[in-house]
Amino acid sequence: MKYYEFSEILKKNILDGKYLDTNKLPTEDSLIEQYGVTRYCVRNAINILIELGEVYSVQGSGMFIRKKRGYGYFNLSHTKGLTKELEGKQVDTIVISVETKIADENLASRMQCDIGTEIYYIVRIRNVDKEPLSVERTYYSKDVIGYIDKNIATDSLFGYIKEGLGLNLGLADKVVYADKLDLETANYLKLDEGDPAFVVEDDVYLSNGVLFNASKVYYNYKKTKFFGSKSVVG
Amino acid sequence: MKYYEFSEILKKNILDGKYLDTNKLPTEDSLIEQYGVTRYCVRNAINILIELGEVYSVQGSGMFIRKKRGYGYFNLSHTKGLTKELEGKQVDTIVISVETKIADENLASRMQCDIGTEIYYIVRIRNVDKEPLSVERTYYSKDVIGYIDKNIATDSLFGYIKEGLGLNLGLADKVVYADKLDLETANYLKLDEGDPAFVVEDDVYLSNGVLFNASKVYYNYKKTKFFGSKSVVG
DNA sequence: TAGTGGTCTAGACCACAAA
DNA sequence: TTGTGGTCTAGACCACTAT
Repeated sequence: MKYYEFSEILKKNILDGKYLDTNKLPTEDSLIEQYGVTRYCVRNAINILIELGEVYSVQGSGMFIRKKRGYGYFNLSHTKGLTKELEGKQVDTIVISVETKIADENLASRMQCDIGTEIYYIVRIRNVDKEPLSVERTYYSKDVIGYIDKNIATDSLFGYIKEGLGLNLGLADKVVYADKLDLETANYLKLDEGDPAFVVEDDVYLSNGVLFNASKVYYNYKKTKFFGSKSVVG
Repeated sequence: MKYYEFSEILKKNILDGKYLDTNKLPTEDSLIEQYGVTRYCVRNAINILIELGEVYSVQGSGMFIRKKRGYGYFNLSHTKGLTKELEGKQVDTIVISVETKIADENLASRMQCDIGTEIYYIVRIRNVDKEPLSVERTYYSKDVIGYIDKNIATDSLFGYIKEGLGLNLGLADKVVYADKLDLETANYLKLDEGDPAFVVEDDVYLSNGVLFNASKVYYNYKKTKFFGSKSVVG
């Protein structure tokens, strides 16, 4: 069994409350025995869970399950959009516009492409339970993605890249900061101009190093907190 | 050689420009040979560098060195304060106040301790090149830390916990979001009330599960961006 | 002292990128 | 096809927690 697969099993067990009595995972040895996997598999699977913030481990003591955060907290490590974090909520994507732009000097620099390259520019709003959560402005390289229309833009294009085009995603570069909302974005979010925004910039590269997606997402600061956790070393 | 130690060597090599010709690390096999380490050591060391955002790897192709970010970008994964990110800058810590509080219901809940427990409350400003970068409000469990005065509070207390008290740090829980500045914090940062703030909340636990440090840091939104990166899986 | 997670060894084979 | 990183095996010993 691949370790990613095993991490999914453990994740499901946790969600199903299988370990509620102790709030701990079984020991590594007993996982090895129960599931007939090797220690390599166990430890890699658990590293995934640690990165996801599901568990933490203490040498000599065990692997502890962390309490789940409520709605409004998003995992900073997730690169595949919010949909997974919002299970049980009604999530709607409203495509405001899909345009084709010709890269000028600025945009070419931003998208790390030649001047004159065609670039898609898409503006979307994410509603959760009918209320706006975020505004996304995304550039896609037309060379990579081919054709986009308003219907395609409603879904995430990541799956399409992989299955449809057979391309592999590589690195996702993330920058986050706070900024003041401009009037247009504020209106989309039903906030006021000058209010704070939590901004997430994402640059996604293919495994061959080509940047194919650069996005800037403005979140409603009243509705979103992001979390992560780390073992403290040293 | 321990893999952490090896990661420090590689980090130094990168900083010294040793791989500038190719912008890649040597292959795993050649690192094994050059340094007389095992593949286990190499791969673990490189995982550290990947988490730090120093390199990324592409299966079949190699391990690539990422371009360094300039000043004003902070690594979200770092749990040990800003000092390391600000080498070359003049960093001053100004301790505004050190108080002892008796935990009421709210504070006891925040610090996960009993009502009536003594808690230190410290307010500090971090200046970089004489200009305020952040305001930190930190609670320390007096049960854990013992005695703090204004001089001690100027330094980071993490080293003291480890070396002085022989305690091991465990988990650091981080929550980030945007918020509006209150008047007092705005004044410290030389910004206006209601301006955005990038807020980082950190809860640091000992390895025995005791929360000993809960902090809330308000960053000047004009001066700080935070970064992280991930390989995109699946 | 017993039990648990962390580090390490010395291999083998698989999957992908680039020529 | 070659070279590269990713996955995997089957162990051994170390370091820490808790009793």
